[in-house]
Amino acid sequence: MFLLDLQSKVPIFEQIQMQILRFIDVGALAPGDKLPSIRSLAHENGINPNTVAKAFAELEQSGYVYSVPKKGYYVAERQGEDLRTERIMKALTSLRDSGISRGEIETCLDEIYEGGQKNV
Amino acid sequence: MFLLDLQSKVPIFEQIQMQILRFIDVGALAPGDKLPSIRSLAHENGINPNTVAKAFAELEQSGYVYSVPKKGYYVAERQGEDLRTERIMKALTSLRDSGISRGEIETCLDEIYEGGQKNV
DNA sequence: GACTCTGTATTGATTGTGTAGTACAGTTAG
DNA sequence: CTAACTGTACTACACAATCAATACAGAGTC
Repeated sequence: MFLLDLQSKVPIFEQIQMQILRFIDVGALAPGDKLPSIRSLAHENGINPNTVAKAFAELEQSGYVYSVPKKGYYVAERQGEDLRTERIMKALTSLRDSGISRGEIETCLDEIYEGGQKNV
Repeated sequence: MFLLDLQSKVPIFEQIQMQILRFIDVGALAPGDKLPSIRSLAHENGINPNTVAKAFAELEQSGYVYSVPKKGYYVAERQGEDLRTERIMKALTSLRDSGISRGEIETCLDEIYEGGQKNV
């Protein structure tokens, strides 16, 4: 189910987070669904439960999932606009503070939301 | 000339980079201008030359400045569209890959480029 | 109640990053 | 040539981040 690169420079817990978020995005995980258990996910991928727990804990703090102690983690009901917006705002504010104009961003938007190149 | 917070969580070398970039932005440093020397900048701020060197080296790799060995660092002639664009593309591609639509980004753009709040 | 599942907390090893200390080497002005 | 500048390279240390090992405690099922 999960595809982790343990050799990657990207932290394992971050890879887990991204995959969970993607599953939620495509609907593979719907609000209310139970996430795979920390232990099973850790065992399947040969990593430590603690690492998975950290990934889940951060997702919870970000509001994407919630935890029922001793039972499991579940996809939050509303992980919608508020949180996504916060992420976008953070990225765009950083660009603006670097002295980048709105026009420049718009130009790049055109390019990105038309073709579909990806980055590593 | 420089204003560094040695207690900040933000790395010193990064603070230097940001200030250099801002000076370039507002025209206080024009293309061809010589940057303050590594040693003088280090001494004035009570930090190590190595830290300044790291800041300059990264700015050089990013193309904002260039180095003339044993002479000094100079503001690059073209630190314009190409590099800024690259930065923007990276940020926006990341957002898109998280499943965020163009519309959502546009909405945030409206908000950001009107008022002027900053983040820490 | 016993067994097996679940999340949680504590601790420690390892690695990477940021910074300093210091020495080296070329450039330039006198 | 000499002296005072310049950038550069090498080493070392403090600190935080990442992850693993392990133990603990409640929930569910039989």
